[in-house]
Amino acid sequence: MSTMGTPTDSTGKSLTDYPRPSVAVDVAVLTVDEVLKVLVVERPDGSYALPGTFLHPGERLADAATRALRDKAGLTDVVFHQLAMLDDPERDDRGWVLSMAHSAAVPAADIPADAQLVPVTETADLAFDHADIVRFAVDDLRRRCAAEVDPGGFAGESFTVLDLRTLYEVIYDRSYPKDTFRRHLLHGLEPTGELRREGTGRPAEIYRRRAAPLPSSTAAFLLQ
Amino acid sequence: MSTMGTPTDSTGKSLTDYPRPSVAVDVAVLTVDEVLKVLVVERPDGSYALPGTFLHPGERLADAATRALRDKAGLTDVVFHQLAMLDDPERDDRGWVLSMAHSAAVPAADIPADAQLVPVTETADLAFDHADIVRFAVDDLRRRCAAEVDPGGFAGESFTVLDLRTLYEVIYDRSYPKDTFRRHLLHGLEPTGELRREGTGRPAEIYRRRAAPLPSSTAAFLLQ
DNA sequence: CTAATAGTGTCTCTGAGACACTATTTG
DNA sequence: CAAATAGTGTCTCAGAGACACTATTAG
Repeated sequence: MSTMGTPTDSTGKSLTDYPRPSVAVDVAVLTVDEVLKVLVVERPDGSYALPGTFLHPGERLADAATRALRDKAGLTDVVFHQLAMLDDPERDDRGWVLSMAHSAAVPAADIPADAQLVPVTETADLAFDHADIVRFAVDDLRRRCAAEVDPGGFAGESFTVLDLRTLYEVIYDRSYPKDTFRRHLLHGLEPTGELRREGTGRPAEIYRRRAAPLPSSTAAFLLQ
Repeated sequence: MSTMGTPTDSTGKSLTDYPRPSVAVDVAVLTVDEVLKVLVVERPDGSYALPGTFLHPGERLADAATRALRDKAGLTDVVFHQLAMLDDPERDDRGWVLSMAHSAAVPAADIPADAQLVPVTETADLAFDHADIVRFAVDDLRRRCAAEVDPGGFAGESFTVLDLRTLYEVIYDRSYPKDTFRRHLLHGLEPTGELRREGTGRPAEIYRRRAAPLPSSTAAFLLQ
């Protein structure tokens, strides 16, 4: 790096002398719809990829990601995070393109009806290295769900413990004993005082998420 | 994104029509030398920054980081990881420069004698947003040290439990009870069978790290 | 009543944490 | 012997996990 305010790096070479990579952003939008799925968009050649775009001049990565989600997938107000920078020089046939991978978790209800969702287990033929991004995103989601109750809001504003357990069993692809699950996850919930009566059986209490992070013992329980 | 093999994006605009950012890498090299410190290099204007460099054409980020560590800090064979992409368009006076922040942990003994180390608590006047990178790196180090015994090898090949406890007390900036610390960390250690006699008192057993990851209960203990 | 689902009392067993003890050295 | 440091036996208490029980509904 060099003296601030001068257009040279520490070797005296002008910054503009370096050929520069294109920089892209890609977002793995995860949702739960029976199984864990990821949103994909069709490309001109008929293949599928995660929604993404090139970074515009002076634009921030987060703004580019927001733009990609809006323009390619019709999604707004999505919270996302950086995952990793993908930098294989051969990853894009069109040239030297780095991509900042992001992940987001969006309730199925908030995803436009015409969007295409594929199970995260069936991403082998996504374009570029996007199957890798999906793997990163699933790992990231599991870590987040172990630290906080349903950070993506998959279960909506309020829900029963059974709703939540069913959700977590999908996300972690395993089952949990109902009593231990309840006692663990209650630490991150607060009762609304309402009940859900549905079919036969005792009505279920309805909870909402508490801001508090889950204790690390809960993370240990969820992650096995 | 666009059809593979064609030089246009989905709007039909050529890739080369977009002005592109410069991409840099910066590495926060952490070490423990009485306190937790980070390696800095002096810049031509006399200010200090983390070692970094611009990405060369077709180069991978990891290779650029390796090059920066070798050329700017005289370090080789360092293991590092991506932390985050810093993308404030105003972060570098010289123009539009994105930087991939990395972290590494290196034993003090492996750092060249002429390198400059500053405590991680005194990074406020580093150039650019490098103080932010140091914060990310310290958080990252603490997470890694809770998942595995001394992943940076700060304590060397072999060490006593007291060595390790002293090290962890520096990294986490707190103290730990000796018996509980011992019982927890022993899960990630294997005895060498050797003893260290030093001054008065019973000789200490010497251990080395085991490959096994620490149980999550140990992470909970270390992180409070 | 039965069937069905929600939620909890409670037992057991593990293990964290704390204290104080034993073990092994030097002088 | 005393002083110093390393390591452990053990007690207590909290809590995870499992089982079976109670609670509350529909029919």
